[in-house]
Amino acid sequence: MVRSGRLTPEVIVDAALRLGDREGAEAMSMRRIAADIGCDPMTLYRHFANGEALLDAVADAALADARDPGPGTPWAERLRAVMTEIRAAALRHPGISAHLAARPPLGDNGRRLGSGMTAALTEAGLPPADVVRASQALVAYLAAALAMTVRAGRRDERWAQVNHVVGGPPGDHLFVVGSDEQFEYGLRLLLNGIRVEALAR
Amino acid sequence: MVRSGRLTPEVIVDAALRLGDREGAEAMSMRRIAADIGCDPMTLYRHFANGEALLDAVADAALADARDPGPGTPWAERLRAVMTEIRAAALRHPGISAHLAARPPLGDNGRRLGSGMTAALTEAGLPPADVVRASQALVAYLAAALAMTVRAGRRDERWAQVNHVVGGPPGDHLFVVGSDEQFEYGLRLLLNGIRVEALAR
DNA sequence: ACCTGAACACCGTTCAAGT
DNA sequence: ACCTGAACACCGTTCAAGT
Repeated sequence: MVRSGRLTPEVIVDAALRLGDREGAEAMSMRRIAADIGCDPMTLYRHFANGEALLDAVADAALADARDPGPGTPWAERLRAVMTEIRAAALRHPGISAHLAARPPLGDNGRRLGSGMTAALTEAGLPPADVVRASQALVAYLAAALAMTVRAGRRDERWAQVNHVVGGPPGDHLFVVGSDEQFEYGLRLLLNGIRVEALAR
Repeated sequence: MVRSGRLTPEVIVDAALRLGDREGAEAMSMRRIAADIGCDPMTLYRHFANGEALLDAVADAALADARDPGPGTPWAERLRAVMTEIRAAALRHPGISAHLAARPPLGDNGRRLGSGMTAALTEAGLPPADVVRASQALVAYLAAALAMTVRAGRRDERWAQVNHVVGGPPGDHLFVVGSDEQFEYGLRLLLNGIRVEALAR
């Protein structure tokens, strides 16, 4: 109910991000965001084409403090770092993390981190076409692994049942779904695979 | 508006799947499914706890004709086949494919295909704990790659912009996002990575 | 006891009426 | 011209009233 002097996209995005952190993803409707800011729901449409565009902007804002170690770092370590940073930043903002997982962000921060990944893959020695393919594979894996973590965090019972699909002793891998360790294992598989591709050249 | 003699979960799931194929994901609301069948919306709740449970059942039904080549096939080829079959089956049912991508199915078909993957990974020589980790990494990748394809199929302009994030010549990889070829490249990376893990034992 | 549909508490977005 | 809020066309689900 804080009515600020002048409403800008930045103010709206910031308020929405905080609201989501506080009250969860289901609080991030156009009506509730507007109510939180203290404006008419329609006012939001003067700054964003629709609700999805607003959430895309919020998702990108959540990545503001995800860092790229930069060109000084060896390519595999840099990729690992960027992916881990993105996942951690997303999990720091539980309200928007599911949206972020469902739709890789296309704002300034997404671009910044994406080009860090591209640079690392180029340094690995992949040809340009494979840099694109590998990059998308990494983004795909990151998105899905993040979605798993978000759902596991909500203690969605269904994800526990993934164990049943996978098979094996149930108590054993209950903690695995969406865990940091699970994320890192899949990431290692991908980095191993990229190394094999690069060496095959 | 076909009022069948007796309503069973199977009849509901089948009607919902066909409705989704015909009119898309947004047609698969409880109200519209009920209207299509010709029953009261509330009748659906006598067979399913809620809308999500119904969609989970529909998602599993969409996998009915995805096949596992079975133990005769070498492990890497078997994994490739099962993953490709799941993706193809999902894409044959565009109404439910997004739901399928967002939440790996936990019904009979999901279990059947999942245990095929587990068997293949065991045959590859991974220790049991890694079989689970690798399996979840594969499922995560499949889900996200499928989500990409679904969005690309809807010609979501935002996905075209992923190119912008990735960088490089734009026209070049417009076709790559969500393509069969892109899917197979990431899958190859993962299988390469699994091979490396297995050999390291 | 079982079934049903009216009602509740929401959505995103359009659009006409106000300033 | 700009802004706003009433209205439209939906949701999922509850629950009280009917059979």
